[in-house]
Amino acid sequence: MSEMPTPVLEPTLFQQRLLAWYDRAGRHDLPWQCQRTPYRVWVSEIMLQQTQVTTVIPYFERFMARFPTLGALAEATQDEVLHLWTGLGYYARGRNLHKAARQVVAEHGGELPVASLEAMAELPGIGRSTAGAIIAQSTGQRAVILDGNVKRSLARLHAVEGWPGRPVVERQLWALAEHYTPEQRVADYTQAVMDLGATLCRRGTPECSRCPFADVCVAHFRGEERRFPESKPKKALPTRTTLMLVLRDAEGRVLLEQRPPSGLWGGLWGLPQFDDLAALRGWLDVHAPGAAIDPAWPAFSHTFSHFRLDITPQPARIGRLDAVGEARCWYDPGNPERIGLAAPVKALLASLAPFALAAPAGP
DNA sequence: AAGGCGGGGCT
DNA sequence: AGCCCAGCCTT
Repeated sequence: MSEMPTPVLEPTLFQQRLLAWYDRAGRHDLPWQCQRTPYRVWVSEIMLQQTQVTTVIPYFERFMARFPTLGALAEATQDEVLHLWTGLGYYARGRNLHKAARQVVAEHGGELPVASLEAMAELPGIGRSTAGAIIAQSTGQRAVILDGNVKRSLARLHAVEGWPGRPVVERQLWALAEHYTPEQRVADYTQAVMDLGATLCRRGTPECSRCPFADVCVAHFRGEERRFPESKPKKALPTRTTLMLVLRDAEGRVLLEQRPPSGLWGGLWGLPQFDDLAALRGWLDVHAPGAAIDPAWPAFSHTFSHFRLDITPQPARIGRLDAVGEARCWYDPGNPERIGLAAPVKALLASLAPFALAAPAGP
């Protein structure tokens, strides 16, 4: 428990405040809140994964009308189940629900094993949080939940740093959720803690003025509600490498090529690009025989939305070269033409003194 | 147009 | 263990 952040309130105080708010302002008439059977709560919890309450309600009603009991669901075909799922998305949820219903009939006598968190979490589509939610809401046994709403509220309340997808962060949040969960009124508590995140402690625009925890919330105290929970780190962009040939003639002009009309830098002018030095040499042998290759300049990188390009400028010299062929031109860095240049090429060319043959400072 | 979301499957 | 995915919705 040493990995738990310092709680902002004693559990009993936390529960009192939350339940008082819930009694006053929470949601009490959701379809799965009447006849809170394990089956109905289960179906609602699966539908509520990744999906908001207002979207779920009509699907839940139709589903219950067609499959009023777990047995009815188990006897249905997968096609019937998926038909009722159409439009809800994440269809694996529907397939797992159906599979789990048959598993419950086969292995648990047709009753959800709500006495055991572990047995519940072994059913397909039910993980730790969903198992806790079903147990707490349908039996009133103490069980802990940690869905996205609860994660957000707890992360703000305690200013928990780090993306909740990281195991260390998730462990802290589970420890807090565990700490605050009561023994009494567990079903209401569970609904309340989810309602708080869904209706008040929203992702974009939290309504702190109505929050029963505004006076103890660390993120609110710092004015940093929006910073918590931290978002998933952007994955490192894949890196590609390329050689760019900086072929200069005796007057210091640089050979450019026009790129294909579509794709990256489509239609722009750029330096001839090669995957490796051998390819560059082969190209010079054909198009600029007699060119002298100089030591490469320091690489620099250019970042696109979807990858990073490491560019190594490869200088070379040739005395004179008249016929450069189609879609090529000699470009005078000291007297630039008005043509479209890819950004890193433009920077590279701008760094070239008209007759400098040594490495430039770089773009 | 981008990012969030709970669990499962794959590496 | 960590990464990636699913599909719709909100921002």
